[in-house]
Amino acid sequence: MEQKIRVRFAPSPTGPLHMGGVRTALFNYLFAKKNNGDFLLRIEDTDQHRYVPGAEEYIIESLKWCGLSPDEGVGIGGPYGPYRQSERKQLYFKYAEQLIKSGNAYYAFDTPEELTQLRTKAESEKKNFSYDTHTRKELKNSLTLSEKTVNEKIKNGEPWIIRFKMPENETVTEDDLIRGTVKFNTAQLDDKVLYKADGMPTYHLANVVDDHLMKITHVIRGEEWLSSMPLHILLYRALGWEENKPRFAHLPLILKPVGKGKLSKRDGDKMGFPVFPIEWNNPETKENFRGYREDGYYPEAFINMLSLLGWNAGDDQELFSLKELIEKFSLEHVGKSGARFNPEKAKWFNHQYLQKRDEKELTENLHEQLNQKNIPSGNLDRLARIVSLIKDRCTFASELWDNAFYFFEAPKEYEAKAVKKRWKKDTPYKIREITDFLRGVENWNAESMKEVFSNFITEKEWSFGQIMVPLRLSLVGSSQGVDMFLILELLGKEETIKRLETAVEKIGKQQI
RNA sequence: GGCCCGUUCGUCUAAGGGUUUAGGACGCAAGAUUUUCAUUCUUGUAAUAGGGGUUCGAAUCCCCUACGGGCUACCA
Repeated sequence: MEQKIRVRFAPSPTGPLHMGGVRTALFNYLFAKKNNGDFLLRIEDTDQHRYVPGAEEYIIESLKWCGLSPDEGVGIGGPYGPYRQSERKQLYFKYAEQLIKSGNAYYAFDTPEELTQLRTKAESEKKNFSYDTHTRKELKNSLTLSEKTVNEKIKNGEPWIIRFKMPENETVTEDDLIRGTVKFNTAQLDDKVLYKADGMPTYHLANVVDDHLMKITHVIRGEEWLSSMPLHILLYRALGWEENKPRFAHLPLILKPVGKGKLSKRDGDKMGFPVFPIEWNNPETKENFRGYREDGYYPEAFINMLSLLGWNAGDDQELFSLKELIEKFSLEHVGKSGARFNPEKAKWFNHQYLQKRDEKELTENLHEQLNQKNIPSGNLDRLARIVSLIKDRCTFASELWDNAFYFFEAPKEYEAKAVKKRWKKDTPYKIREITDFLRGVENWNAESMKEVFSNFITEKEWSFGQIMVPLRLSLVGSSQGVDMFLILELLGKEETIKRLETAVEKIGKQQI
């Protein structure tokens, strides 16, 4: 029987989840669902200093908003818990100890200060210090010290850590599911810390132990982890788990829209787009970061946009529901190179999704906006009609009002530029004539009005161009809006005439 | 600096050695429609980083160079 596919999203609660993290979660989710597997959420909180209160809740809420619900993990539970590494603390030491016994790791007593000093010194000589196969022979550790000394030090309560003993000269080869064969030589690698002086494992140890214990079959993570893949491979081997170690897939990074480097949390403020799924208020620094949710994006649009950052279906399709993404997702179609994020396209996606939205919902959105402004929304059928007319002009539901205001409010002022250009000396006369004409119109609906109005204009030998803009200006206040006759119809005779009269009076004054 | 990864229109990407005058989408531009604005539609714009190989044939395979990115903590 085939092994059940199990993947995990394993963020660290050091702050809000950034859209790159969401994409990693998404790809993991898609891969799991595509293969009828499990998607787990594990919180990697092995660094006590970097823990940020609220970050974990933020992560859970973000995934929820995106519709990426884990099958197992923090907040859900499951047979392989706990899923918070801090709660698994006591579990890791025995594996570290096992590595020492098998000769794959060792105790080290060098203090952080000593190591910093070595690094600074190396730097001043334009070299690089690394704790590796060469330097470990001259440092304070259980490889250089006698067993007796080591035991004494530990007994005396001296701080110690455990490091991985990197093989001296070996080529580690691994077949990355996205990148193909990747090779490393251990001579270039350093002896990474596996177990810290505070009694916590480092990411490296914890993630290997947990992935094994939780029966993870595929590790899908960002490219920033590619360099530590050989360490992890070697750890699986040293722990005797090589047979069923997971496969690896390293995702390309998401890059800044302009400039160099990967997308960072500051880019959003600088360029006016969110980099976080939902708003984040840092409890410590009081900093505030906007989110896609609060900016009015639909989660479906956000997810769709993210899915295409580094992945494609192999054809020209660009709009996918989550269900379709699950059907079509494949790691083979994940690209290797970094993807530059394009905020304009993100908006385009939202526009697409807004058009597909149920009009009832959009009508309700506009209804709420009117309520908030204490503006009577009037007849609900009329409201629905308005929404159907203006929705294609909206990228966000919040723009409903911006495109519908003139149906509810008479203009308070008139766009100066358009007035200057189109409001001629004889315009007030013409508008008055039109007003009188409209008073006599009986069939107050757009279609028939268009006809009779056209006849009227033709009879008068006026040009449409000279009439339509001033008319629009009078009713809307600017040269925007839906079809003129639809505006007339929806405004109703009384309101239309009132606005025309007001305009003739006010624009005359405005011009002086 | 060292190690690793990458490089097709401005951006996201397709083309899995011959189906390619390199396709789609966003953006941008023009035109049409709406006598406005927006939408929509049509058309256009624009790319295989450079140099060597391999091959009858290379965007595709190999090498070098350049450029970009990641990692290089008792962070994840």
